[in-house]
Amino acid sequence: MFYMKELPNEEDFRPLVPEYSSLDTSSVMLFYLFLQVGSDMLTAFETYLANHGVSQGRFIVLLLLLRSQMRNNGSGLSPSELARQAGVTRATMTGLMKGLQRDELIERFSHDGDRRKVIVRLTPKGKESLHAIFPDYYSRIADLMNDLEDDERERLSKLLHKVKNKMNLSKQALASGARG
Amino acid sequence: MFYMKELPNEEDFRPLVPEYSSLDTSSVMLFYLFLQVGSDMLTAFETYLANHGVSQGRFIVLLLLLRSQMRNNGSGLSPSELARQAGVTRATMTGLMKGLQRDELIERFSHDGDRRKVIVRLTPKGKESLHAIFPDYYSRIADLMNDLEDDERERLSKLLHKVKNKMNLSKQALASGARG
DNA sequence: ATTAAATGCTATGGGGCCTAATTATATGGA
DNA sequence: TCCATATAATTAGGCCCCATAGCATTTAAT
Repeated sequence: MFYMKELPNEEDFRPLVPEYSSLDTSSVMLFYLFLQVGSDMLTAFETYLANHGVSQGRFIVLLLLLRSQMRNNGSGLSPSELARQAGVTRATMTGLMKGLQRDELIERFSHDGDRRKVIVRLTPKGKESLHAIFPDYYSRIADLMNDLEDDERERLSKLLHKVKNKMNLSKQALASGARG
Repeated sequence: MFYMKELPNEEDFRPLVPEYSSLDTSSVMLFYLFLQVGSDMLTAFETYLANHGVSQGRFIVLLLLLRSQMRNNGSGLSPSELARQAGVTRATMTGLMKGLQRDELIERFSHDGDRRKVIVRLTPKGKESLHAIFPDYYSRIADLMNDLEDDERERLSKLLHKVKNKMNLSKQALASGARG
């Protein structure tokens, strides 16, 4: 999580500018602003979800399962597919599911055709949890975006997609480093 | 961390719309897009920093110390102040500092006037670590933002501030929930 | 049949974060 | 002066998320 209560201002960067030719103050400030707002949002919703008894990670799993079951009439997903969609390793997903199963929010069934596989599905209690969260959850999101006019949303979405595309292109370059 | 490889599309929300009056599809999709891009950015830079031997948390501490020392001629900060600025509890900061001190990136001195206090400062090695990271780090950030024209950056910054302000206003409302 | 690949799991460990309790120090009345 | 209270830093213990490595089982490919 990124967090810096008081972001650096232009003055903080000034002494660094002569030293680093690659330093573009406006880029860095925008970058930090973005991360700060994102972190704040994430933290606020994490806290909110925690008050409802689920972590972000668990919530994502529940959402993925709900979507799958809505799309495919209750078919569920395998742990590896869940791991892929959630961007974690299979081992991590096993751990997440362990907790979710302990709390009876999901069930695991063995796959008919492929005996290596497991099928994960929401329990009724799991569905209820989500439906208990949704009204307030959606309302908060709507409220958060309420200040943005339609055209502002459009523009923000376009800009976000632009950054997203750029990231996808240079993802390896970005993440790799000294020892990467 | 928020991550969902494939974001929900309009169709995924359609069956929910009649059920939840508070659900504004465009808000939620924008919200998810924002979180996804933010998470991707954060993850990429986290990986990058890890390759340089520091975690996000540690990096923030080092940045806060550098800024303080540049602003106030090497005066350093107390652990409490660091915790406040980094948005963590003092106990968490103690843990972070323990690791940083073990790696000889920071030093702890006792405060002259108030013997409860400790003053934390970067060691030369700590400064060197940052200066070793910066050129490449700034270059990657500049590259990431390179596709955005000046006016786009301006607009993005304005929109981010708008969301940020909205969040600050309704922070308690946002984070609080069922049991909050 | 043999090898390769996929699946799910366990074990282990680290990072980050928390709460609660402890110790030391400071401060502001009564 | 003494006590209650507040603040500072730390320790202890624990949870969650996440990763890597290794393993057994099963399936697929040659």
